[in-house]
Amino acid sequence: MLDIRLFREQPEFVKEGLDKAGVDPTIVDTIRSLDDLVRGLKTSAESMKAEMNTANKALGAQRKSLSESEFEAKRLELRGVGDRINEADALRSQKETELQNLLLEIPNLPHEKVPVGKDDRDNVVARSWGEPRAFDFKPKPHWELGESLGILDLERGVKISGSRFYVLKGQGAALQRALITWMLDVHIEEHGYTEVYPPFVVKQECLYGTGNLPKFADNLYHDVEEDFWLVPTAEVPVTNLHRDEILTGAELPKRYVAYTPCFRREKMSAGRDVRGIKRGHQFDKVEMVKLTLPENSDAELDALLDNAEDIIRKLNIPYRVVQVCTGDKTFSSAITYDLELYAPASKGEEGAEWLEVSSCSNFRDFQARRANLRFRRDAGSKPEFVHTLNGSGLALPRLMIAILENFQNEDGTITIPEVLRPYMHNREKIVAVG
RNA sequence: GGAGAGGUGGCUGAGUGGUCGAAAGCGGCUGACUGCUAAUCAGUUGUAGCAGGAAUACCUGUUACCCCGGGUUCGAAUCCCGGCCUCUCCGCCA
Repeated sequence: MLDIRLFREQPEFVKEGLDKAGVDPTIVDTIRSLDDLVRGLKTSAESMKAEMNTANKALGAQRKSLSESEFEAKRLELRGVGDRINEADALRSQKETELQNLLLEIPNLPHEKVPVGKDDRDNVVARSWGEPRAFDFKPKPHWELGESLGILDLERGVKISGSRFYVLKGQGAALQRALITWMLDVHIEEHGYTEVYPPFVVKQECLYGTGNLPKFADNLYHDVEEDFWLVPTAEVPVTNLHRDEILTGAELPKRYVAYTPCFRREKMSAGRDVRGIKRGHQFDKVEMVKLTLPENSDAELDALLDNAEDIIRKLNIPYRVVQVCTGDKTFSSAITYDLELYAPASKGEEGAEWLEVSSCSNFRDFQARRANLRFRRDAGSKPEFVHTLNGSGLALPRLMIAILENFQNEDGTITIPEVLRPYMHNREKIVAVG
């Protein structure tokens, strides 16, 4: 959420930012007039309350010395004042809710470094690493490899749970498990993160905190009877760990890494990426989350991005870093870099594709304000909002696709990346079994 | 899931309708005293919003907040209803 004071003090700046993000900037004027209205109502209601409070205190003090009829007259008079206050308050709170709801639906302003653009076609490839492998045979897509190796069962996934679900079996399941453990180990031991195992269901406040609600309810699974929402990413529970807390400056930065499954309805992506395991309703992910001092968040994003890239380099998969433009950045983020892996056959007959496996973002104080995530620089100083960041490190299914497709052999077996072998009983290859 | 107890300021803990933003103690801060530390004494000490003033972290006024949300009342920390959470006992269970 943006600071309402920004609307009051620098409306042009807000308009400019929203315009770049593809939002109609006239919303700023709407918000300002609503804000003025709310503040006016508040001021007048407060002065009525002040009067009422004084009168009530006086009445309490005099009650013994007043005759019954005098008291009664006074009582009725005050009751009238009370009614008027209630009326004014009702209007105020209605308008205040309206204002709040508007603010909750306004995206974050883009960071000054973000390239201006309309949609993903205006994203900029910042750099790339590794050479796509030259195959001396026609590489197969992961769904063919997976099925023939007996490590991926798309059909039975659909039978059990419906479309966009799949089953991993044998070395396929083992590969995913190895990746999870190995990635966690790297982030913990080499990159300095603290492992967190959070709940996979959260209350709706958490989703408001990260910015998934109220706008993106469409993409979330939730229990209709309870306030239980399945996490769409570990970002949600982990960022909310310190919700409504005031941390000390010395505790920052907090660097967390968590493995969780993620659940998404994918309503807005209906019909897209239906082959294989590229886009499912349930997938696993290792996620890094940081809470930092405001002045350090830019540097922490660079480090976070490098931590995610390090995983890919260790696996030796070609990738590129894409800087997301103002029009394509997500709702809550101020600046985002996507990491995309080269997958030689992921588009089937159409061939290769760059697969997004991580999205590393700095949200600045946008989520912190929603989640009331604060810190105090020194013992006596005022609480300030922290900056929050996160990025996948990495998302499993697409990483698995890249591994299967890049490291496939002509005979249909898969060479296991060396760093993973200790996590897979020192096996070198995934081969078909009976 | 059943029965009971309870949720008050940084902490402990009083407070059952007005004089309560809230006693007391601890802790914190300021000052005094003291070779230093400790002890002692005095004062001070919640957060947020809004309005006005002063202009770097200030003052004044005012409102709100005693788990959350409703209600009763001229007036609610205090009474009523709903919810959440914690603790104890029982049951069940990985």
